[in-house]
Amino acid sequence: MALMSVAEAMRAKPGGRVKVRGWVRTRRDSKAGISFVAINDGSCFDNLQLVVPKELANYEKEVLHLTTGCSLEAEGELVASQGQGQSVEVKADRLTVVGWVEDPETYPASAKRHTFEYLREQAHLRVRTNTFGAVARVRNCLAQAIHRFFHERGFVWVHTPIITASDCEGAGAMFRVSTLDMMNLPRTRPEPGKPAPAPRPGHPASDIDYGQDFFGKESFLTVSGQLNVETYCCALSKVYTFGPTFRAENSNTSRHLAEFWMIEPEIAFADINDDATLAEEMLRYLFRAVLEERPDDMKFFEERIDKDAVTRLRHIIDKPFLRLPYTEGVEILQKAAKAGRTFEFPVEWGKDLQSEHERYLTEEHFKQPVILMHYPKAIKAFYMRLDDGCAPGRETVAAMDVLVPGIGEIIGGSQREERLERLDRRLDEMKLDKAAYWWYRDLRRYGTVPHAGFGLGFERLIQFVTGMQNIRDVIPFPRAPKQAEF
RNA sequence: UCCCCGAUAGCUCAAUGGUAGAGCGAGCGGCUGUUAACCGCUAGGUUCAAGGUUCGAGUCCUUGUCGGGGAGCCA
Repeated sequence: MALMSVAEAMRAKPGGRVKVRGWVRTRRDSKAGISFVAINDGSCFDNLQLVVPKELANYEKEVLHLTTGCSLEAEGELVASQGQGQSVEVKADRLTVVGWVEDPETYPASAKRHTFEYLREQAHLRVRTNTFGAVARVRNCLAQAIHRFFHERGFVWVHTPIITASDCEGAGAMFRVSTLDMMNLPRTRPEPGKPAPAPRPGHPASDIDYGQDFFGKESFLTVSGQLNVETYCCALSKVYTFGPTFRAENSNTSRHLAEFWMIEPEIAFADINDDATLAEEMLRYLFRAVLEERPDDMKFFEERIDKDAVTRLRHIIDKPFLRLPYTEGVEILQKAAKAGRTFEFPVEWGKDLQSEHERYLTEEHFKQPVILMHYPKAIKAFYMRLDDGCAPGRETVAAMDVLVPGIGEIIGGSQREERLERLDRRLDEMKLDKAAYWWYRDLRRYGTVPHAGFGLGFERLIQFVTGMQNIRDVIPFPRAPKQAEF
């Protein structure tokens, strides 16, 4: 007898004997002397219907008391279903209850609709619901497809460190990593005659002796693998990272997490246009993969979560992304404002675009993904390459943001400044300590090469694909301010 | 962190400052190759916490906690 997953049983030809295992979703009894028990084992979206006759020895005592959430194992013949709603079912001649639900009244994933807010507080059980099971499978499908996409193109997956002591990643507040005794912090002795060093921004106490800490210096959880992966890029040519990332920002939005996963490819001998092309091809590859591999889950998202979930992806697969210089984006927005479209914040060249501006461009004006490129250098990071031939006062850098309807920024990337003297000038302008970037600068001293890369927020990608509105519902155990229960 | 809204049965929500209710879920029964089943009955409450106003607070006020929407930071 074949032990089958629910997915395998659904695909199998009726006739043979099977053994299946799973958790009860619903039980319906018929006085014709049978019960219908729908079980799910996570292998696919659909449930498998067990038809259980009253002749089974444990029918009265056990089968009739099965409730949502009970785990069981059953054997029987796989047959074509007599009812509507499923093609095959299992005519059970043995059913063994593996685990009972001790109190069906309070079982948090009971057979009724629950809000996502409530289920978030039951994160250990919410994956037993239709929605979160589907999210989990789509998330896995996308992760596998990302590795496949890069592997097929000769990219090397680089495991950049989670812990970093460099403090020069420059992408927001960081979580400190320390083994120092917080109740008894070692202090540096001020040098005689010299005042204590001034506290640095984001560093409350300046006289803590991090020399005694585990790494001998201040250390943090990474906010980006980019700087590290650039080093591997400048040797292996095509690389990417895919791992967790941490931001200690006090962000309370449906698009931010304190711990999230990010994909950061980096390509050598490449410019910003190559970068944008890579981003576009990658997204298209991923959308195609999820439609092919998870049609069951995507159908659910389309029916119950977001009616555009599938058509949106189809549309993108067929059509090239729009590429637009920041300057032209500003002109479009200003024209719209003049024509009567009201924005809370004014649009002005040189200022970063607000969420409402990005959304207008991608959701209203173009109604499709837009790659905005060449942003003013003043609003972008030090490592982004200064564009050649800029008008005075209108210097831009080779940055790009991929904006998509509903989410906004899903990808941020740039061509990196490969010219040492320009990089140094930028470090000086932004008052950054060149010495701290010594190994990053070395890349520009020894065989420098134009290169570019981007960061794709994995959870934002899942949001876009599934139509799930809150980012906390597309990661198994969300980490956000005041939220780390599980 | 800022602005707005919210917290009442297991869940989703009602309740003019005056006896806390419904739907779903759950339990029991009826009916049925059922499948968002249907019909009947039953149980189920420290109204988020602390303080205040009042003869009387789920309701009004203050503070706090947590949640949601929006903004900022970004992916």
